[in-house]
Amino acid sequence: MSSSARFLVVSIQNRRERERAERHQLIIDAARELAEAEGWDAVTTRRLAEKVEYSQPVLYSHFKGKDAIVRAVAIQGCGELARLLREARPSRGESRLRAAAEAYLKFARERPALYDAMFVQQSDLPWGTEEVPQELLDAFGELVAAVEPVRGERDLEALTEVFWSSLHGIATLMQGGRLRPAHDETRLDLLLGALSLAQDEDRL
Amino acid sequence: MSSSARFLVVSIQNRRERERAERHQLIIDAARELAEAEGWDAVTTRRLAEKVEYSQPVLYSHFKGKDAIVRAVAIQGCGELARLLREARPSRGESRLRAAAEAYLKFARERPALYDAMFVQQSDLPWGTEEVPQELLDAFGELVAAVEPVRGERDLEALTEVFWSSLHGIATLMQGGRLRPAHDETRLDLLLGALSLAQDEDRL
DNA sequence: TCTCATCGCTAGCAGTGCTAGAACCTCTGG
DNA sequence: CCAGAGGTTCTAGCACTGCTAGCGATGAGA
Repeated sequence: MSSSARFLVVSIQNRRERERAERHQLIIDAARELAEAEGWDAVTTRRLAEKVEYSQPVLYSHFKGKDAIVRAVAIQGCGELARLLREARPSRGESRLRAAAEAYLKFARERPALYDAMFVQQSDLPWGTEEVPQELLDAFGELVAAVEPVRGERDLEALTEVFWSSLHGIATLMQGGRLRPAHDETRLDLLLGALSLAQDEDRL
Repeated sequence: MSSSARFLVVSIQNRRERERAERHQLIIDAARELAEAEGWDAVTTRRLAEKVEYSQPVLYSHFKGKDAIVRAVAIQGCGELARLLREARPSRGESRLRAAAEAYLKFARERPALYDAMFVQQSDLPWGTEEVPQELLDAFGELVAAVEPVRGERDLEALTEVFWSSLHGIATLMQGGRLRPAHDETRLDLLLGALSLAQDEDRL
């Protein structure tokens, strides 16, 4: 085989890999769009295959199963949440904690299906012993940074977990219609006031 | 028809209704047991029918569909949670808030499937405009009572919503393995300390 | 041009929630 | 005591789900 032919083979392989990667992302995007438009119940392998204009088995050549597709959507969602939290700079007079809380709740409110895949559906995303995706660590890191200014003497990680849990609880209970919309503002004020240090009580 | 015959008819009807009610409860119990033993995925109409020793259509003569069965389990779960919260009296030196929080989290930890049906699966249980089941109101009422001692000047309902949301967030994120078990105690201490009034800072 | 491997497709499986209509059983009126 | 009415339960099936075996076409290499 000539040298140029060898390069040709390599470049053809490259093109194939590239096309494959594009289709991979196409599937993830289609799943997310379908879920956001009609809910995860509407995301069946048949409808998804139709949307990406391939047959069902193609999905299984990219992902081990439907769960793996949802997981991929969730991981990219974590990346997006991390970005939003990073860009959520407090406006004048506003605490960083509040800016983060508002950005988090806004994300959960505006992208309920995506939020569901990330934190509600127990798709045993690898949190525990196995490798936690970087996107998730990034998002948690942003929350840590937002909590840091009010930590005082308290354990930073545990305090961030409390902050996150509270936001998550509010987000999911709101989504389920369990909380009264009339209390939205008061609730956030109460939470932020409680988590902030006592000497910051003239708050936010 | 004689008078005694009329009474006989009535008593037969009563017996039938009683048996029907028993079977109704039998289905609910079987669904809960199956879910608690193997998770809600294992609760299929076929397996449930097999467990109660009737055919599938019988289920549909009692409930509109599978969702209605889950809802019935959830409502009875709310009743149980309300009872546990009511009975959760603080031991000496412990705040009522802490006793309630611990009882709530214990329930979520020990009965994850039941908790799931109650607060995670969006079975559009009638919370909003429609009639909220009394069991749920009772449970929320217990939380309100636990929060009342620390309300200070704050809105009691909104503060209870924050308390509930935080507990719910901790419960669900823990269940999903998102929080570090090592922080369990610290987390609860931080939450209770934050929600309690500043002057109670020498806390709990 | 022929061979072969890779790829995507058709068709199908087992299982899901749910339901129409047959089968059965009990009670009633003659 | 018996025929039939009424209600109840079951059998069998539909349309759908996630998933996969195995065939057929397409394109690369000799």
